[in-house]
Amino acid sequence: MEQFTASSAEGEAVAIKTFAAGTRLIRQGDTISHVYIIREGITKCYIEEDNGKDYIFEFLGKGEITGDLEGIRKEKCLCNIEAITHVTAYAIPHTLFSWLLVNNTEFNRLMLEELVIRIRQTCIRASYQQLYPVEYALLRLLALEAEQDIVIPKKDMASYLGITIRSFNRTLKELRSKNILDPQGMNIDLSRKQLEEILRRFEDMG
Amino acid sequence: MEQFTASSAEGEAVAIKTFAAGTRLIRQGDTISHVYIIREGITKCYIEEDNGKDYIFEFLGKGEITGDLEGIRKEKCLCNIEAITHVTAYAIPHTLFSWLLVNNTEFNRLMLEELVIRIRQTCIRASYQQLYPVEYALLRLLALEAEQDIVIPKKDMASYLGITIRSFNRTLKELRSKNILDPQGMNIDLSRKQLEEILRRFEDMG
DNA sequence: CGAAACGTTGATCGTCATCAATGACGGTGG
DNA sequence: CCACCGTCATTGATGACGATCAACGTTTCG
Repeated sequence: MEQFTASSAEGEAVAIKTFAAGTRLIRQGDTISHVYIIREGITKCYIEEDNGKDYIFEFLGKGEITGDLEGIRKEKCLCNIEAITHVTAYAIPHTLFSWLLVNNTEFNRLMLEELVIRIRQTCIRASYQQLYPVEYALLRLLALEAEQDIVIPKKDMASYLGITIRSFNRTLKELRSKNILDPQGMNIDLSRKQLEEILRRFEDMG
Repeated sequence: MEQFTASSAEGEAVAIKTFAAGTRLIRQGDTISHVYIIREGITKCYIEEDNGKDYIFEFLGKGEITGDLEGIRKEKCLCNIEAITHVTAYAIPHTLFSWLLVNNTEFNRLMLEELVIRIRQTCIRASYQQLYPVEYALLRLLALEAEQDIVIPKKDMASYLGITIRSFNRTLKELRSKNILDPQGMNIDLSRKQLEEILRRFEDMG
C-alpha cells in the first residue's frame, strides 16, 4: 500500500484502523468516505431486513476489500460489515481510491478482477441455495470453512444459509446421523473424494 | 461503438450479430472470444444444473453487456445466454474489449459501474429470495416486468424464481385470490402505492 | 476460609403441530 | 397436443414449548 500512498496526487495517507470483535466497519445506509482492505481478522457482510432477520452474503478475510462498491458508485452502503474477530484494516480515503482507479492500471485491473470474482461467487451460490436443500448448502459452507481454516460462529453460519439456529442445529444432526459429520462437533468426517461424491449425489437428484 | 472501433490499436471491427429466439449467444463452459452488447431484444442468463434444473440470474435487454466477466478474467463461461426474443447484438472481439478497458478511461468507468450494479442487484435479490416466500419474489418480478414493459415467458419466470411452472401457476392463483393480480392474466391490479404497501407487509412479518 | 448448594443464563435437543412448496395423476378446454 | 388446474399425499423447513446440561457467579453453612 505504501507505494500507492506515495504516488497519490492527493497525498492523503492510508491509515490502519482496528476494530474490536462485534463492532462495525460499515453500517447499512451510511455514506462512507473510506474503502477498507482487511489486514487481519474476519468480517461478515450482511443485510438487515426489515423483519429483523439478517442475511450474510459473504465473509471477508485477509486481503479482501470492502466499501469498494460505494467507492465506485457514490451510493449508500448496501450492507453492514461487522468484525467477527478482532480486525485491523487499511482505511483508504475515497479520493485516493478514485485516483488509483484512474491512474494506476494495475490497481484498476485488480479491482475489475475482484468484482468479477464476486459476481461469479454470488451467482453460483444463489443458484445452489435456490435449487438444493439446506443440507447441501450447509455442507458446502462447512467444506469452505475447513478449507480456509477459519472459524465462524454458528449464528453467522445460520444467517449465511438464511435459516435460524434451531434449523441449523437440526440440519447438523441430520448430517451426523448420516455419518457425514463427526459425531460431536461439526467437522467433516470424510475424505475430499467422499465429500465430492456426496455433493454430486445431491446434484443428480431431480 | 464506431468511435471505439476506429481508435482500436487492433483495428478489429465490431460486428452486429443476430440471433433467432431460442438460440444461444453463449454456452456454459465455452471459451469465448467476444463480448456482446445487446442492441435489440431480450436474453436470459442462466445456469444449467446437473439435475437438469435451470436457474436464471437475470434478463438482459437493450444496452446491457454479457461475456464481460469472461472477457476480464479468461475463464470458461459461467452461464448460458439465450435469446428470448429475436436479438441483435454488437459482438466485440476480446482483443478490442481489453484494449478499451486499458486505454479508454470512460469505457473502463462504465464497466466498473456496470459490475457494481450487477453485484448490488444480485445481492439484494439473493437476500429476499432467501428470506421471503415465493409469493413475494413473484410479485417483485411482475412489478419489474410491468415497469420495464417487457414480456417474459412463464417458464422463464419460473426458472428465475427457482420453481416449477406448476408451482408458478399455483402462486399466481394465490395472488389472484387475494385480488392482487387481475382475475385472468398476470397483471398487477394495484396502484404503485398499494403494491408497496403489500410488499411492506411481507417484509414486516417475522 | 472453603466446599457444597443454589440460581441464572445460554446453548442444545426432543417432540408435536404447522406451513410452504412440491410431485404425481388425472381431467378439462383450447 | 399442450397449457392449465383440482386434488391428495408428501417433503422440507419452521415455530413453539419444555427438558436438559454445562458454565459461572453467588450464597450459605460447617
